[in-house]
Amino acid sequence: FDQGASDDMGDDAQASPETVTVAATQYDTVLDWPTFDRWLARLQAAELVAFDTETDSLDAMQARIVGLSFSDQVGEACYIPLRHEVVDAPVQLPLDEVLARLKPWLEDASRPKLGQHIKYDTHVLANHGIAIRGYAHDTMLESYVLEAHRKHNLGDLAQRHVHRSGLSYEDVAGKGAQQIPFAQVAVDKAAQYSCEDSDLTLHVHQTLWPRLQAEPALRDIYERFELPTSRVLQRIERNGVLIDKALLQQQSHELGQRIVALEHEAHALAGQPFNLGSPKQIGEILFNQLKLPIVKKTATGAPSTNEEVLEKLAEDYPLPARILEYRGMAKLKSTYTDKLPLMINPATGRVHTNYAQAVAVTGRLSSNEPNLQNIPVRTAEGRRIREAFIAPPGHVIVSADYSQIELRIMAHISQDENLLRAFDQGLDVHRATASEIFGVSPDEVSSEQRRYAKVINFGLIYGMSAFGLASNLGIERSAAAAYIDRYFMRYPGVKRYMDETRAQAKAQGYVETVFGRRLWLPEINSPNGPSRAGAERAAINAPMQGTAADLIKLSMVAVQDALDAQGKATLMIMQVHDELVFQVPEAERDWVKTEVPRIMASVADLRVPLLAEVGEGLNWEAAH
DNA sequence: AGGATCACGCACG
DNA sequence: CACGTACGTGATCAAG
Repeated sequence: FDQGASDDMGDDAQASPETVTVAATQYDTVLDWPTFDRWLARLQAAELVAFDTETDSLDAMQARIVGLSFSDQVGEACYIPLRHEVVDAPVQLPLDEVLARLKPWLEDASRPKLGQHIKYDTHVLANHGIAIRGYAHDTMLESYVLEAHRKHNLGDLAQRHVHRSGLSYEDVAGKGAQQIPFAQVAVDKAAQYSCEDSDLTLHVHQTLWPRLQAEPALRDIYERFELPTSRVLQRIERNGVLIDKALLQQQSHELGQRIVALEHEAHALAGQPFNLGSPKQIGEILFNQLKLPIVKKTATGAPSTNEEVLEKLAEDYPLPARILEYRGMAKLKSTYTDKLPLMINPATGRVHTNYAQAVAVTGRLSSNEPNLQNIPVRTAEGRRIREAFIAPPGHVIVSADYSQIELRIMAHISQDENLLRAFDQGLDVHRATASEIFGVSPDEVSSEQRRYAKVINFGLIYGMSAFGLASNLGIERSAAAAYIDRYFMRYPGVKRYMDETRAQAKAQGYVETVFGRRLWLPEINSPNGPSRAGAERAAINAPMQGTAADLIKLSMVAVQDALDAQGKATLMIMQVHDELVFQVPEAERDWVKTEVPRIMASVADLRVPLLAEVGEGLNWEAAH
């Protein structure tokens, strides 16, 4: 979306009469103890302090402090350089002693602190043995709750909300291959950069926090969902997950052999060598050399070689099947079996993902470096990778996941009597849907009819069109439209929900989750037909996906609280949208398997029962 | 030459 | 061209 200056019309800083103008900033570089003592006294007296760490790595688990900055008043800040190693760097205060003297304040929960993306700084301090407490606010999360669809990095927030800009990281450290470690940045430049970050964080907070306070539902999402989730995520990330490196390496070896064999077969079938990893070269071979029919084209007009196309061609020709098999093997090897062993942290022997809390516009988390939310599960071949997510000796892996969470939420929101009844009675919901659509008793539903109903139920969650359903089921659009009509006749509450949600989105530009999280749809009134239609589908989906995200955030916080209250040694180690995964000492297995699903089912009282299912095993695959 | 970005494909819920 | 993500490889762009 537009990041330009013209994009910030009507935001609070322009509209507000009490916009602060920062004429001049007063930034200190702390190089001696008297100056340090003066600032420490200020921090101890301040009602709220913005705080930022400068480090030598973006990897939060490995980063070491290079310097610290604090701001207790807009326009004023200090920077404490600690490990700058540039040639003519000044003599700096000793890191260990500075941290030792700051530690009581940092760990004092009654001294409120503020940051931009505090999960990162929490890790950094933990790397130095400091357990920060009293993190009262996070500007990134404030922004995310107010405007999930926009950007949340500090530079953009400062520009948008207080019309200020500071040095960018690239300004001080360079970019690309020329980039230098922060420790090699000149101290005065680093001081300017870091002081600005703390100062701007405080300034942005002073505009965003009043806006949250003025919207009780959003303030609740921020205080009761996002802030506590941030703390739980930091612990999950730090716990990490144990990976069987040797098993993955063995799988890589086997996959490598199968890939080579498939390459030979494919080249023989093509009559020439080509790169099976290149859709362009595959297209050249299939459609120009071998004259296979073009099934469909990509967005840029090139003949598509995607899975659906190759499956179709594989009905009549041998080569597409080899390419499909190659792609499956190559995906597993390059993305998972080769990559995961490289991601093991040498200090902990475990893999520590990063959960992004302010990326997904629906309120979901995302996971990166590595992404642990897309580990294969749908094929037997892929599931072998889950066997490498293991419990250490004396422990088991326990997985607990919400059953049919989004359909349950659809029943709750729509209040459709028929759907509510199905969940109340504990029915197989796809079978119940098939029974309604096809007009047969539940016992008479064929597996084919149930499969259709399942696709329709998924489609409803995605805001389906007759076109989308038709292409998914491989039927005529008119037939798909007839199924949708039948569905809405049997579930009129769902129909009403869809219509009302679309209308609400158009009228106010956003929709809401059950808990009041606001999901903005900038394209909902676009003159561009396809993008408007896309926004309408997103509007249907967002309350369900977003409410599910809200529920599991509540669960994560409640389960962690229970573990802490009971003094359990069980570790929460992963979240996969509707699933929580734990590393559990054998002695705690029964407690976890009973209590975790109970907590997950009771975090909210909806018009449908919530159900969480639990499994255990020596690895993640076995725990399902 | 090679870093940055796009295109495509595909893993998950 | 169903909603939401992350990321791998190959192809292309275009600065100096």
